[in-house]
Amino acid sequence: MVNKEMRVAEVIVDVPTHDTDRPFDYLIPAELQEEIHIGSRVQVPFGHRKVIGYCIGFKTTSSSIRLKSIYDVMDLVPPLTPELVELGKVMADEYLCPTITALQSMVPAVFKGSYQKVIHPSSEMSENIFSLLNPAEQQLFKILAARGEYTWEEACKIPNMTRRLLRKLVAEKRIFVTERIEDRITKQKVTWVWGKDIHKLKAALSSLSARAIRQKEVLQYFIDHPDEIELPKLLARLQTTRSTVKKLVEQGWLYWEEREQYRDPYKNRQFEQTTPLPLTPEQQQALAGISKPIIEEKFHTILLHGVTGSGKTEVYLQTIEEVLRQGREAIVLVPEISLTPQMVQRFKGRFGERVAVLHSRLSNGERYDEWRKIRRGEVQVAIGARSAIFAPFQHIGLIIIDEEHETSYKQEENPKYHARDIALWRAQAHHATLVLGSATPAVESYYHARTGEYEWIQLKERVHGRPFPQVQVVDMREELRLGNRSMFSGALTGSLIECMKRGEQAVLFLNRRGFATFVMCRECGETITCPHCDISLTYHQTNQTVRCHYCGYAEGLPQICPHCQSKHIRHFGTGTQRVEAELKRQFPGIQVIRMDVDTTSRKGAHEKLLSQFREGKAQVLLGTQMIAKGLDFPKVTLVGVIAADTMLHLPDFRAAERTFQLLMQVGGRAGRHEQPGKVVIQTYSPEHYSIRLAASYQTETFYHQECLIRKRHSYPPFCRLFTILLSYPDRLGLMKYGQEIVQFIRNHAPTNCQLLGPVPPTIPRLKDRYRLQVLIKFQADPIVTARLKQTLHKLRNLFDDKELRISMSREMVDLISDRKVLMREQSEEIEILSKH
DNA sequence: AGCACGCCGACT
DNA sequence: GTCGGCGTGCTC
Repeated sequence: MVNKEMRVAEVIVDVPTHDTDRPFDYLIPAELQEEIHIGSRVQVPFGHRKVIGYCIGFKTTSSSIRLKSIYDVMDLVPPLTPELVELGKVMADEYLCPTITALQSMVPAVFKGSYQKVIHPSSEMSENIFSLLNPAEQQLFKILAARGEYTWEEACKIPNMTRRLLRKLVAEKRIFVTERIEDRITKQKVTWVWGKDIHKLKAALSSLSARAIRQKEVLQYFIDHPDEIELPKLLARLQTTRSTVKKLVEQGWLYWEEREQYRDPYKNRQFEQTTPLPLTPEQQQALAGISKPIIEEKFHTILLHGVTGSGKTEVYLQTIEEVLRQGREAIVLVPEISLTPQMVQRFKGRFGERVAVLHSRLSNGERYDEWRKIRRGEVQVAIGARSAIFAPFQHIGLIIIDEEHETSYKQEENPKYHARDIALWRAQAHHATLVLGSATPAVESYYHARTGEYEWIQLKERVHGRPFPQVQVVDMREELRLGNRSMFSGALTGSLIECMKRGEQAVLFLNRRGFATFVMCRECGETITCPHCDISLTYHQTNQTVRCHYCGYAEGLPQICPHCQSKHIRHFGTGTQRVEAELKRQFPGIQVIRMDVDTTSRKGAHEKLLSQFREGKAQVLLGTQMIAKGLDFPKVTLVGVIAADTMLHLPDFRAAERTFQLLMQVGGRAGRHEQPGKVVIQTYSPEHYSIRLAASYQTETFYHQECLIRKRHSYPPFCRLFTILLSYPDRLGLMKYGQEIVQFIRNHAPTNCQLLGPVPPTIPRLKDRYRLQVLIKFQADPIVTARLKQTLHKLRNLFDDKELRISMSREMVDLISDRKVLMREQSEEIEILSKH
């Protein structure tokens, strides 16, 4: 089809499967010509349906014979920028997901409209058609005509009748795309107050009686601050009430009016203006180092490797100022867990209205508001968790990923992207600077820094020159030998008592993973497992139940063993609840705040518990991962790690890295202020290098060691990984498929790929489906990668069994030129390995 | 993924 | 004949 005047849009439709994952061509009606852009969200006819799609390009010809027209353009401003559309294509390719899935992950949920179908009487109905209906059909049609319509849900209950009405053309189906409008109503009413005439205000001040203290305060405020202000803010700042202001307005001294404005999750909160802090020489150097590529507007990646307490945040803030001076924008990624009010406070305090905050606690509507501020260019800084990396800025100068090693930067659902990779791509597209900040970088990032792929800037000193806490590693096997069967070693008990005596606080850290309390029969040794997943059920003391942490299955705590009927059944393991009970037993009168899934599931409970601890309402804070991160408590002088090696033995090649990072982070919690701190690490494998080196702060040595091991066993960054996860309702069938898949990959994939598996994953059965996993290690070579992806694509259509689910993901992708990495490895110029 | 079409067996 | 179940293939 060729037509000179014709304008055709390429549309990715909202049908997330692989066989519809390509652009479909549509004609653009004349009246939409001006409205449609790349990135526009449109409604299009698709098959016998109407669906939402995204316009990703234009052409003047199409190879399709029959072109349909776009129904409508849904938004005035396209939700996606051309850059993000491009990124969507790359993501689909990299992460093996449908393009629409990639695109939808970039925009707030409000854009993911839903579809509503209704059955209507046909618009052109004539009597003779009606006479063709049989009595039952006539009866139904009369009901339909009387009601005007019936919904699709109702239609599904009588599918054949409906089908007959549709086929005999007496009824028709209409599809509505329902926008989530309720979330998008962004305006709310807020009262603004002002009183600009200072002379008048002064006159008012003297005319008031001496007793009207509150009113005078308000007037004085406006004399000092002539700008208008929202009423809630004013009330918060002056600690007064609405009635005080109302009196002044009624007397004609002040004015107020209701205005519509964005919802603001931080309304009624005032942020204390903060000014740049003086930097240490080291910080200054870091600032200069990061500013250089920003000023030159060159793509550049920097690993900011700074010990805990070295003041990375202040460096971030001042580099952002540089970017803003240039008229460009900055994205700051922070792990969800550290997106605390203090953190937000710091950014809002420095950049005020120029910041948008995106975190998971926002409602859909609030999230949309923040997003829209970014899209419209009303803010220049976006701070948020993982998905904030898609902030639709158009002149990005800087992307910062704080705590870059954090696992929360990897999305577990499709598209299984890593924010670090997206950041690299976007920084490249914008000629921006990417800063990866961490005290304990990912091994991959460290490697790239040491080999010169990233610039490496170190901050080795703590800001106030405070010493690192002294670390004591306790061998728990030795404790056992000495007859100490409690979960607290002598050293930890002693330190705890001392700490209490001095009136200071302690943090006790327990790694939840692999440490949940399970229920076991002491007679036959069987554990209680989930009937749907091959996982031990976890004992919950609060309501005397056992629960599956994966599928949510729950039952009452059994009194007799289901296997041997023995009564000798009890719970084992060391959950936080047990530690708490044990603490209270050993230290009578001790006040403990426990933080785990049970105590923090309620909204805001997390923050509440932490502030209680900060206020000194308890001597001990006991918790899991969540307390290890970025929290700063002045009075904490002791940190105890109950069992450092619980994650060490997980079947994960990053287990050692995780353990090391965790211990370093935990150590950073102690003694950040005046009092010197102490860390006690209890472990059953004190000789392990990750524990040993963390305890002695030998960061360098650890990374060298870890790189050596990764190199020897061929793990990232020395190869790339694909994981394939199969799931199927029956075990034997799954094993058969597993074998066939491995065989298929062996036959088709490039020869230098290494296949591991199929092996049962950590969770061998989940929600009544058995699981198998295949790991593919492959070379960082674009040809190999492309060939492998092709093979995996074919794999999708290999089996004709709906029950077989295949999910694939890439472990550690980095979009740095694969070829460069390959060449470097071949020439064996690995400085870091030759050194050790 | 939906949705329609079409083939085939069961029933008025 | 008509009804309803299910497999197959397409969507610009």
